[in-house]
Order: sequence, then structure tokens, then C-alpha cells
Amino acid sequence: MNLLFKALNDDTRRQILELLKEDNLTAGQIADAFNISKPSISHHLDILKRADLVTSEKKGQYVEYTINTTILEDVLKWIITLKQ
Amino acid sequence: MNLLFKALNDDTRRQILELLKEDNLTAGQIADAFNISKPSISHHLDILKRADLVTSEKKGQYVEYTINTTILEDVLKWIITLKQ
DNA sequence: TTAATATTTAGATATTTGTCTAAATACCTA
DNA sequence: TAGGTATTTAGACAAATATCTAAATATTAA
Repeated sequence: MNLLFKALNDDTRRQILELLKEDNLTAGQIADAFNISKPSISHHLDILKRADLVTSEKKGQYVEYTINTTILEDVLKWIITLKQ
Repeated sequence: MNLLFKALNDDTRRQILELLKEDNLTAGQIADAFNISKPSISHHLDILKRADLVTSEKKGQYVEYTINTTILEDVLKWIITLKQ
């Protein structure tokens, strides 16, 4: 839960998730969407991965990232419980 | 949105919200529930207030805090949109 | 009005976080 | 195999954050 909220607590990472919602993208394609260095984006992707919000698959020399929204159920449940 | 995620990105603050879900509490009562100094709790309450997750009302020499869950709709919507 | 209680503000400090550049690693292709 | 491209790792640094103690403010009650 902590890892999840931590991962979501950054605008760049939330934007990455919104991008990946539309399409799987390689690390480079994601980096190109931001005015941030590739290593920084790589770091953000690592945080998203550790929170299980994305998965990655090596495709030749590229690494393709995919969003995993199932983990967001946990956040939804926590919030909905709080609202009841 | 940023303020909201920031406020939720701390275990103590999430626990404060869970306490306030059960009952309105004064700043002191909230502080008593944690092994953290009163000024630190006061600071957490300020962050929750700025995110509009709680409201406060002065009652004599006490300050009573109330949870505001309506603002969580924004987070729910963001997550649900991401999942679709 | 003075003393006690409740809360917040101020200021300090250690830790975490987001960013960068440089270097390392992995893969592809000529 | 050598050179180029894609990505990650390492290390440094500034800014943000969570915490503390001490002091200030506000309210109540003797």
C-alpha cells in the first residue's frame, strides 16, 4: 500500500501511467514524452515497477512497458472503505 | 490532485483518516493515538486540511477535526479512468 | 488576573526524493 | 568482431519531508 501511494505521488509517474493506458511503450518512447533525462525516467519506471503498476518485457534491444491496473483495486478498496 | 496524492502518501496521515472515519476527534485525541509529538501531528493535520481531506472547527480550547471524503471522488475518478 | 491546558508556529536536523552526468551493460547489424 | 543504439546503474546534489524541542497563542477556570 505504501509503495503504491508512493508511486502515485508524482506527476511524471502519473503521466507515464496515462500514456501506457493508451499503448505499450518502450523506455525510450516514454522518455521522449518528457523533458527529463532517460536515467530519471528509468528511475521512475523502476518505482512504478516495484509498486507493480507496470510490468516490463525485454524485446530485443528495447524494453517494453505495460500498465498493470489490477493493483489499483487495492487503492480503490481502501478509499471506498474510508468513504463508508 | 497533487495535494491529494501527497496527503495520502504517508502512513500516519492515512491512519488519521481511518480514525476520523469512526468519529470526529480533537487534535489532542488524534495525537494520543500515535507515538509522535503533538507538533508533528499538527503538521500532518495541516497537510490533510490543505488537501481538503479534513475540516477543523474550534470548540472552546479544543480543535475538532472531521473527515471529508467527498474530495476522494477525484482520486476515484482518476483511477477508474486509468483502468478503462 | 493568573495559572493551566490545548494547539500551532518557528526553527533545526536527518532522511528521502527527483534530478543530473558519466559510465556500464545489453543487444543489433554491418 | 566493432560500432552504434537502448537502457540501466552509480554517484552526486538540491529540494522536499517528517520529525523534534522550544516558544507563542488561545481558551478556560480558579
